[in-house]
Amino acid sequence: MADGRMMAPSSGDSLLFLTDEQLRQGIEAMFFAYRGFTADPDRILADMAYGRAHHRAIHFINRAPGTTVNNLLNILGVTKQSLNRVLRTLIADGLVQSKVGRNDKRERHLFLTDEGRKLEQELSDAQRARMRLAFRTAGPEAVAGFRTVLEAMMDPEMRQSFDRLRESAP
Amino acid sequence: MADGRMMAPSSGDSLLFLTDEQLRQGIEAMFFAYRGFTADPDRILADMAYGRAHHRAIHFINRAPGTTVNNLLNILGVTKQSLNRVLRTLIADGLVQSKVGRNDKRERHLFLTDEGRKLEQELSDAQRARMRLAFRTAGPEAVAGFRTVLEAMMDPEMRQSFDRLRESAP
DNA sequence: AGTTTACGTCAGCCTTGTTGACATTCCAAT
DNA sequence: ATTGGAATGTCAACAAGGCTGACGTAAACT
Repeated sequence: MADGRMMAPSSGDSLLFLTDEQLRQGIEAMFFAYRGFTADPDRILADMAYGRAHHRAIHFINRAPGTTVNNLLNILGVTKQSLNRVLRTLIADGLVQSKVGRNDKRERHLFLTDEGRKLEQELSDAQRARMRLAFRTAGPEAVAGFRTVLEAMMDPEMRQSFDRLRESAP
Repeated sequence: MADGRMMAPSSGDSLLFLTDEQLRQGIEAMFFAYRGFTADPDRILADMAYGRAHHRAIHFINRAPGTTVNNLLNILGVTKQSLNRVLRTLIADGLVQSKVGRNDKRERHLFLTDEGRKLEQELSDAQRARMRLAFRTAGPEAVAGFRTVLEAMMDPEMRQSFDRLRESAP
């Protein structure tokens, strides 16, 4: 543990990016960047009775329309009670529609209503605007590196979810 | 807004990384990666009576020993009441020491105790291990891009805090 | 027929964020 | 020297959004 400092600085030097100090800067970059990442949608949601949890649900229902509750549970990594509280309000407010499964009637398939899609657009427009600016500023090679590191940072199961979503809309 | 889809696909093509779909994948990558990023410290903290807020405080006190409460407030972006609750428990448990300022006795300067440094080590070792693996897997160029995009994603004030911390320990 | 799966719900708890009000201490400027 | 304002601490109340545990229903599987 903490072997970065113990490494002889002369060993490789192309491994400079693996020193404890570089790693710590990466950690802090993640912290500060994530704040920016969520700031814009948070501002929009603050006015309504919704929070980040609603945003996440709306995002992934939009991304994979007709997804089941269980599937959403796995993607979001929360308990069904926690998700249910969010879904209940979204359904009650007419942003999400829940349809009983045709083959398996135990399942509920989730869809955004027109109103739900409207809010999703508003939220993701804001979030994409920041991402677009960051991407444009950094350039395509940086973006590729960004993606590579983030994928390597995920838990394997998360990586699977990520890949599955990517396949569904290439 | 949402101009990515409207762009003629043939316009540039080196701008392929700015399509709405690419931006959305970036957004989802941030979401899933941040989960991984916090997973290991969270697991350690779950056993104790501490949470992510304690981890953040400990991290930045370790990073900038002697920092004032106000300074920490700006870095963490929470209210003083929220931070105070966390600091109170950390001080009571003997992980953090608060010293009255010499020049300005209104200020409290914060330091980790030996025990606090021990916990900080344990937490950051876990977090660095994941970051190191991700960095090593992705390679130095990817890491550079990762850093570039994250910095471009920060709010300007966060960017300042980030840079200031970087200068303090180059 | 019995078991498992998918989902919903009630109740209660914890962390971590918020606002508002108020006290204290002390620097700095008038 | 007094006063205004800044930095800090604290009390109270509240909300979002996690969690566990228990229970119920309906459908599907074996």
